Amino acid sequence: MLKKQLIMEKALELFSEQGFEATSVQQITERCGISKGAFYLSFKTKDELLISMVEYYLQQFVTDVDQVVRSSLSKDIILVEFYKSIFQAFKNHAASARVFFNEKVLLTKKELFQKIIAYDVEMSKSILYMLEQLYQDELQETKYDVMYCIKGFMKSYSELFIFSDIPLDLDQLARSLAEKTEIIARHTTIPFITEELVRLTEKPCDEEVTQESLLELIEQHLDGLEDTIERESLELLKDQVENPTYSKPIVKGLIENIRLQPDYRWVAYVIAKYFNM
Amino acid sequence: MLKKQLIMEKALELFSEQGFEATSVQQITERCGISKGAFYLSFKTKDELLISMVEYYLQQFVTDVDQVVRSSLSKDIILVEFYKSIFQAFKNHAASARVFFNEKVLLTKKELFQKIIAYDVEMSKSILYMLEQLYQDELQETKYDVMYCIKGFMKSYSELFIFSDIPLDLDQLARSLAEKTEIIARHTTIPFITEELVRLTEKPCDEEVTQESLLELIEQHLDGLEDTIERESLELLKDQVENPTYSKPIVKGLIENIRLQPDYRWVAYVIAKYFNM
DNA sequence: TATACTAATGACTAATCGGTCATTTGTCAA
DNA sequence: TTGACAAATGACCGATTAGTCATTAGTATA
Repeated sequence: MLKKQLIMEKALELFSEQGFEATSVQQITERCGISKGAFYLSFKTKDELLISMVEYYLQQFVTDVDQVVRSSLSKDIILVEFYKSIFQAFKNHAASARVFFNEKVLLTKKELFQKIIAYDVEMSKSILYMLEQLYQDELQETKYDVMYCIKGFMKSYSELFIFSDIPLDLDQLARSLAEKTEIIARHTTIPFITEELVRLTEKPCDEEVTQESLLELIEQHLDGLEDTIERESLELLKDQVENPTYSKPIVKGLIENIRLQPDYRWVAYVIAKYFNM
Repeated sequence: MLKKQLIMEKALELFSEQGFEATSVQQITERCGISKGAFYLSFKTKDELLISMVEYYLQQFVTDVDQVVRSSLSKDIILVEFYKSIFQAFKNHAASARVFFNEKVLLTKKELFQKIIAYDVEMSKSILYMLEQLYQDELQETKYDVMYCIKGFMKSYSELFIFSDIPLDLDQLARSLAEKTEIIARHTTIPFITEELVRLTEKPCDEEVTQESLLELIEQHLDGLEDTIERESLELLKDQVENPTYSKPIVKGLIENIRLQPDYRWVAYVIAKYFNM
């Protein structure tokens, strides 16, 4: 488990410097200070490494954003906090951002293409949830356009973090973009993105959270967990999936226990989705 | 000259399907129906091919946009026309857009990084020119933010063209984004992007159009030109660079002659810049 | 037809790739 | 100290790569 982490970190450095295809397994193992054989004990192939990395780093990003959006912050600061968390993430993980938001070699590998689209869909859902909380029914026709604008702001302004390391005032940036979002939401009258269009672009991925896939995911994460409160919570949640017995508040509490463990926020996110929380 | 074109076209197809690193010279030559040796008669290395392609396709895009911006369209339709031309280009050249706007492996090769930044700077200049024409002094503090928003809209909405081939109403899209731009320009009060910040991000590229570099560029393009009005015009312009004799209207007319030839709009663009037109 | 020239070929090389596996090293309990 | 097992190694493999170059094909002139 620790070895995997090390490999992923060093690989991220190299991918961000040279790109995926241009980086050899040899280079990765050299930077890790391990042998080539050791690499293949952790990952079956070079592609499997990439897939693991996409999952690991994009999960972090998506869950970060979702957490802010679902938090019970007051309406007048939630937009600012949303942008602040986004760009904080870009700042802290500039390397992974460089790889996963720009290197679209990833998109030529079909398995990854679907994965990345899926994470983008999750991100869109979080943004839409936020917009619904903020504007309720005021934003009927133009809701999806506002979402596209928000994603555009993110793409455009994130370049400041990805391609240079100029010190920036995150608060000012967040306030500036929150205002822009507010303006767009209040004044837009000509919509372009329709619900149907959104559905069409999301089409390739229709991966539902089934009971089986969830159990499998939980099983995977149980492997790497010590005997702690978190492990117990996850085991209880597994029972709950197979055979619902506990009440909603209890389940929610168990999920929150998991969420405290940084590496387990994704499982928490998926379980919460499964139980509609 | 024709062979180069063929190779670039087929290479673009392959790069857009598989990415640059994953495409071999062998594959390119096979799709062209030529031998490997013939490839190396046109391009010294695989990297040189990539550089030529970046120059060729990004030049087209930048000049397309600049032409609309500099046209004498009335203020109330110029924004719409701007967006229409952008997305028309994305639609027509989805393959090259896929390669050059997404595959940032390009950015790991330093020479290309600077080139791409340079074209992005040209694009920014065109957008700023348009904003100045539209809003004059009304947009002092927030001018650069509006530019970043426009670029964000482009990035976000262009995905519709790049990752799917859903039939879209370009007019509706252009009108929708023109309205959003107008709204942002009129209402934004909290700026974030300052002139200094823009200068910092542009820093790596400070390539001025010198007399020598311009003469070299003209020389290059004269090689591939038949004996026509265009050739004569270009030769006269070459003389004008070395030894200014003609008046402004005449020079402008000569430049326009060149611009009519699709492959020569870039030279026209650079010459116009040199003579401050 | 003979000559001179360029355009085009594809077998070839040296290097590098992802991936394997017989072997060595390290770590336990007995 | 021994033996059993797991962790780690790196020489090695076949495949593929970018790039070369002796050779051939095609064409225009005399």
